[in-house]
Amino acid sequence: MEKQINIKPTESELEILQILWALGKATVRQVNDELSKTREVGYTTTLKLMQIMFEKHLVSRTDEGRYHVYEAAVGEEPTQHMLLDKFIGTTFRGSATRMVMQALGNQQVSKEELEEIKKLIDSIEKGQ
Amino acid sequence: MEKQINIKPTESELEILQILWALGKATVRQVNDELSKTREVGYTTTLKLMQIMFEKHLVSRTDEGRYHVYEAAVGEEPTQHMLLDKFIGTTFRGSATRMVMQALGNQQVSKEELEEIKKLIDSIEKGQ
DNA sequence: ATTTTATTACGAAAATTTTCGTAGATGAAA
DNA sequence: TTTCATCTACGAAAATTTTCGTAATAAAAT
Repeated sequence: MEKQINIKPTESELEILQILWALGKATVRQVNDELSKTREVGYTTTLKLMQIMFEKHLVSRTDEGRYHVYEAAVGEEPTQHMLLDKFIGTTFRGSATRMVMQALGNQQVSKEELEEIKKLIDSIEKGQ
Repeated sequence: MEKQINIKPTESELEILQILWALGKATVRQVNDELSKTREVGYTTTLKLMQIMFEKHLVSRTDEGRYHVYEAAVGEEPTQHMLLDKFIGTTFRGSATRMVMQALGNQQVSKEELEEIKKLIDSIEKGQ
């Protein structure tokens, strides 16, 4: 049974989710430190975002002493899945194939990864 | 030499670009009719969006009699490419492979399409 | 005990995106 | 010619997202 993967996170929220998925649990301070590596962002900005995400149930939190310790409340895979579906719909008119072909053509993908993908295709073909 | 594919269109703008890519040239009225098939949207809303897109050079337009006839000023492929790069970056932490594997696993992709992708992989492997 | 530091809550400002009302112009219909 | 319908331009309202200032609180340091 999966959590509510209906709510589409905003771009900033997704950034924070990424960090939480990587760290597991984290305080606002930790998340803000991570964010600060890429761009300048005020502590209270991050705090506010995470409070909003808490209200939206995108993250959960527990009181630990006097801090809040946050954790992603939505899974990485289901979220990626949802975003991928939406993205394929809006950008590639629903054609996963077209997108995959562009991705393989455009991006740097190693020989090993290409082999991995071929294996996946084979197993899908066997399965269906 | 490619057009300015730096500007990221908003969601609504992308919707309109899709329509223009499909129709080639179109008046605001035509675009609005297309949009109205999916969701309710006022004529002036569409008009305003397209005017903004004109200022951003996302679309071009020509006076034809007393109308404006619009056309996409950015190509479909380069735009998709740019959006795909950004998307892979934000949602899949830069790993095209992870995204492709999810897409193939999650989406409905026919046997023919899978074969097509395998062929593409083969040709990439030969090429590099 | 007092000061300093770090945290949260709250609210509102700023920025961006989306929507729409109104006015003016032009051609078509009556 | 007058009316009607359609289109554009403009500006501003509404909605959403992002940013941050201020105050309150509590622990830690002096």
